[in-house]
Amino acid sequence: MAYTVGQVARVAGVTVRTLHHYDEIGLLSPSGRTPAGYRRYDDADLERLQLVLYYRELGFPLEEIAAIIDDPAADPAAHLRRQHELLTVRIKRLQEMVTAIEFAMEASKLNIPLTPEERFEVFGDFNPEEHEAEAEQRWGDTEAYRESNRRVSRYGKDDWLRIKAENEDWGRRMTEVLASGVPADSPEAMELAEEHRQIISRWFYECSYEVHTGLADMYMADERFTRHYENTAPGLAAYLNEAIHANAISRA
Amino acid sequence: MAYTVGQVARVAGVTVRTLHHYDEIGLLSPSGRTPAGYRRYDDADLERLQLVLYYRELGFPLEEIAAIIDDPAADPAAHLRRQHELLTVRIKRLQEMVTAIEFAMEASKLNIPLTPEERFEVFGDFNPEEHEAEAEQRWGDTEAYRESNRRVSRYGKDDWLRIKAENEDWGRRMTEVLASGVPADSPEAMELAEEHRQIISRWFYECSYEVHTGLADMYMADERFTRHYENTAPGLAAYLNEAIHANAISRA
DNA sequence: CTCCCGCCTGCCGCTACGTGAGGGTCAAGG
DNA sequence: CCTTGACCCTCACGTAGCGGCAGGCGGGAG
Repeated sequence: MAYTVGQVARVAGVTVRTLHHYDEIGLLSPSGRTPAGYRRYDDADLERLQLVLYYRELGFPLEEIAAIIDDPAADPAAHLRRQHELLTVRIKRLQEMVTAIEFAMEASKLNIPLTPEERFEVFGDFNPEEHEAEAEQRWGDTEAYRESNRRVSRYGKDDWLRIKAENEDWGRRMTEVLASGVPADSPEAMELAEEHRQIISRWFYECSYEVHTGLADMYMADERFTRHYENTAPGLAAYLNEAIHANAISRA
Repeated sequence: MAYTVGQVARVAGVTVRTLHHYDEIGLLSPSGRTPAGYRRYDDADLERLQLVLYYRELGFPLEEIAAIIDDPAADPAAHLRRQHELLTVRIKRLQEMVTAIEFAMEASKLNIPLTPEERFEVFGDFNPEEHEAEAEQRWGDTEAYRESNRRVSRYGKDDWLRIKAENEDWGRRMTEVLASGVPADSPEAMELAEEHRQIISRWFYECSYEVHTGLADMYMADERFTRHYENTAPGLAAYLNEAIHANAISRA
C-alpha cells in the first residue's frame, strides 16, 4: 500500500511540512516517488514514522532519534525500557517541582521570605552525579531525607513559625558567640553546635554526630550555604564548621 | 540584596546568555545597573525569575509567560496555585504515557505485535477517564509494576530467550488441554493456570491469586490480549480466564 | 477542457537561546 | 602602580524544528 504525503500527514497527525522536513534531513525518506516526483510512502515508512513520533514525543532530538532507530544492535524491549526510565525521571522531576511549589505556597502564606537558594533549589545545578553526591553527603543516607520529608509534610503554620523562631534565635546567639571572640572549640560554641544538631533532629531527621559533621562540611563546600552564613556574619561558616567538628569529637 | 548576572545564573541554574535574552525581550529586566553598566538583580527580580522558570518548565512560550506574569489580576499566590495545577496535570499526562509504555512492554513479553493505532495511542487523543479506569483495572497495583520493571531491567538476551521458551511451552500445553476437551476447572487446566501464575511471579512480579484473577479479567476485557489468545487457539482466552479463576478459588 | 485540490521545490521567518568576538571592569597580588 | 584573571558588556551570527508562503506542475471529477 502506498500513501501520499497528505494522507500520511493526516493519519499521523503531523503536517506535510514536517514530513518534508524529515525527508530533507534524511530521518524519514519515502521509499519511492511517482514519475511526477510525488513522494510515496509505504507501510514500512509508516512504521518508521510511528517510531519517530514516539521518540519525538519523549523529547529526543531528531538526530538522536535517527541514531536510535537505525541502530541494528538494539532490540525494541531495550527502547521501551529506556522510554520508561526517561519518563519516570521526568515525573520525578515534576514531582520535585510540585513539592517546591507547595513549599513556596506555605512560605507565602506565612510571609516568610524565601532565600534565593530555596527559590531555585529545583532548578539549581542539576548535574546528576554532583547532585547525587551532594545529596549523599548532605543527608548521609536517603532514608534520613525521606524521613525529613515525611515529617515536614505534616507541619502546619504554627510549626513553621516555631522552627523559624528557634532557628533565628540560634543564629543570633551563634553570631554573638562568634563576635565575642571565643574560639570555635570553646564550650559555648560547641554547645551551640550541639543545639544546632538537636534542632535538626527535632524537626527534620535523626542527625547523628557523623551526619552532622558531614552537613558542616557541606556548608563549607557548597558556595550557596557558605554565602548564606557569610551574609549573616563574616567568618560564620568556617566558625560553625569548626564548632560542629569539635563538638562531635568531644562527644564521641 | 543585589546580585550580578553570574550569581543569578548560578543559583537559578540558567546561563548568563539566558538572562541577557530575557532582558533583551523585556521578560526580565534587572531593576538597575551599576555605573559601569553591570546588571543588578534584586530580590524582586529573583522572584519574577522564579515564576518565569516555572512557567517555562511547563512549556509556555516566553511571550505568553510575560502576559501571564504581568497580568495585574493575579497575585503571587494565584500563580503558585496555577502552577501547582498545571504540574499535576502534566504529571498525570506523563503517567499515562508510562502506562502506555508498560502496556507495550507487557505486549512484547507476549510477543504481541502492536498495531499502528496502538502505538499512536501514547500521544493520540484518548479518553482520559476511560484510560484511567483501564489502567486501574489493568495493573491493579503499581508497586507490582515497579517491581516488574526493576527485575526486567536486569534481564539480558538469554533471560528473554528462556522466558519466551517457557511461555511458548506453557502455551502449547495449555492449547493441548483446551483441545482435549476437559473443563476449565479440571485439575489439568487449573494446574496450568497455576503454572502461568508462577511464571509471572518468577520473571516479573509477585503475582498473588488476587492479582492473577485481575490479570485474567484484563485478558478478557482488552481486545488486544483476547485477540492474541484467540489467535493461538479459538476459545483459549475465555478458557484461560475460567481456569485462572477456578485455580484461585480452589487455593484460597 | 477546465477547475480546483494536492503535490513539488525553494526560501525566509520564528523561538530560545548557544557561542564566540572584541572589548571594558574590578579586586587581588606582585 | 601595574598586571592578571575572573567577570561583565554589546553586537552578531548559528542552530533546531518546523511554519508559511510563493510560484509552478499534476490529476481526476465534471
